[in-house]
Amino acid sequence: MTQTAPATAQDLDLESPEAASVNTRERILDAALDLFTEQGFDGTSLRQIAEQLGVTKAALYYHFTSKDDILLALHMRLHEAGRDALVQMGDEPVTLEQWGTLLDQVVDQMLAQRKLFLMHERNQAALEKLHRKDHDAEHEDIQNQFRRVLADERVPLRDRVKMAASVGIVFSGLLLSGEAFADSSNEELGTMLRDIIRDVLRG
Amino acid sequence: MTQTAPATAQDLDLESPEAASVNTRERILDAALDLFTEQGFDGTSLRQIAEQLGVTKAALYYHFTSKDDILLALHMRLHEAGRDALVQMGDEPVTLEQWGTLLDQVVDQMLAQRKLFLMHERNQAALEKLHRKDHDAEHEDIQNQFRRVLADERVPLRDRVKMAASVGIVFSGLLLSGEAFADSSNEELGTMLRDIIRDVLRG
DNA sequence: GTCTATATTTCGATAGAC
DNA sequence: GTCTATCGAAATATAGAC
Repeated sequence: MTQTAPATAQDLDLESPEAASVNTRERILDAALDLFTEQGFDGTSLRQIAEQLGVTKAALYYHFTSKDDILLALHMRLHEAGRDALVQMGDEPVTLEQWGTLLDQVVDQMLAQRKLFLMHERNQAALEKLHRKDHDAEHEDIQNQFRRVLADERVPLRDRVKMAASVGIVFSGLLLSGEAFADSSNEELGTMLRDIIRDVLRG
Repeated sequence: MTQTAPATAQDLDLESPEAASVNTRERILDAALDLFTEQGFDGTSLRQIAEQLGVTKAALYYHFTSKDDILLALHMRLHEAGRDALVQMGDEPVTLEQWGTLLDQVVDQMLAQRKLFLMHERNQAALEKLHRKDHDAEHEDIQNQFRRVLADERVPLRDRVKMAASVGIVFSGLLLSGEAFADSSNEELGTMLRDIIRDVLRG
């Protein structure tokens, strides 16, 4: 799996004076991402994260104020990754063409950051609880933005169902790139998924 | 939301002599299903389930041996619902036609038992941990059965991607029937989803 | 920045009366 | 079948030394 996004530990091998702590912070996030994806947020203890890094529980609290803070930082990773793909979806109704263009980018992001997407899909309950506390400034979450577009009654029902189905196809890629399709490359899968999505939106 | 499956509390209003406990057992499962779906399995305490029913924590232990046992019972609900839809998927490779016929039934089941499907999607970590303990007799889980078919290398890669994408379309219905499409009926949504799936599998 | 040690809370589970 | 009362474990989080 190739990483295209910045801000992961692998990109920061050479360290500037203060990069040691930055590196540690990212290493904590990488370990947490693994564990949260496999065992769930609530099913993972800070002790496990610390053990995987070879430090103690208390060390984590130097880099993060709470366990929720770690989850929030991972949520921000996805939010930043989606910033590019998220065009200005203003108040005008979205067309099927615009939706297709958007999802083409989301497919790429998803294949490049598979674990991050998977973590979000498998910890929706914990993320929602987090969002209830951090209701500062109406974060305008990606997921909410998607929901808002799909709920727009100015778009014909049939088109909205097509748009939702296309989203489902994107996330089927999470299932795909897991184990059943380990032999095929991301580019191959991405091309096929985009083809199917295009047919659905135009058909 | 219309319930088509048996074994929910609503179906058992008139009680036979021993139906009181049966009814309570199902009422516990209904409450747990709501809470596990909204807050997650690990994010829900037995105290919350008991409170919603107007009983105490200890009462739950008369009907279930553990918290995991409650989750397992809910998992069985889905397994029974899927028994009908699950044709004999033996060792022969599955054709696109067979897959379409199977998913037509799954769409119906999903729309009729939306919360049960949603709970499974949102608690995969807890369910996997449960399955690791209960590895008795290789339960042949529905999810594993799906994965096995999609991993069958005798089926062309392109067809397998189509089959996986179709599964994604089915589960997009979970997103759909949530709030954005509350006005449209389940039959309407089911018909549209089936149409899209058919086009994807044949296209 | 990381450690040891501990405070505090909450949860799952059990015992025994009724 | 349901209750009160409680146990023991594990978790998050903090305090303070180094």
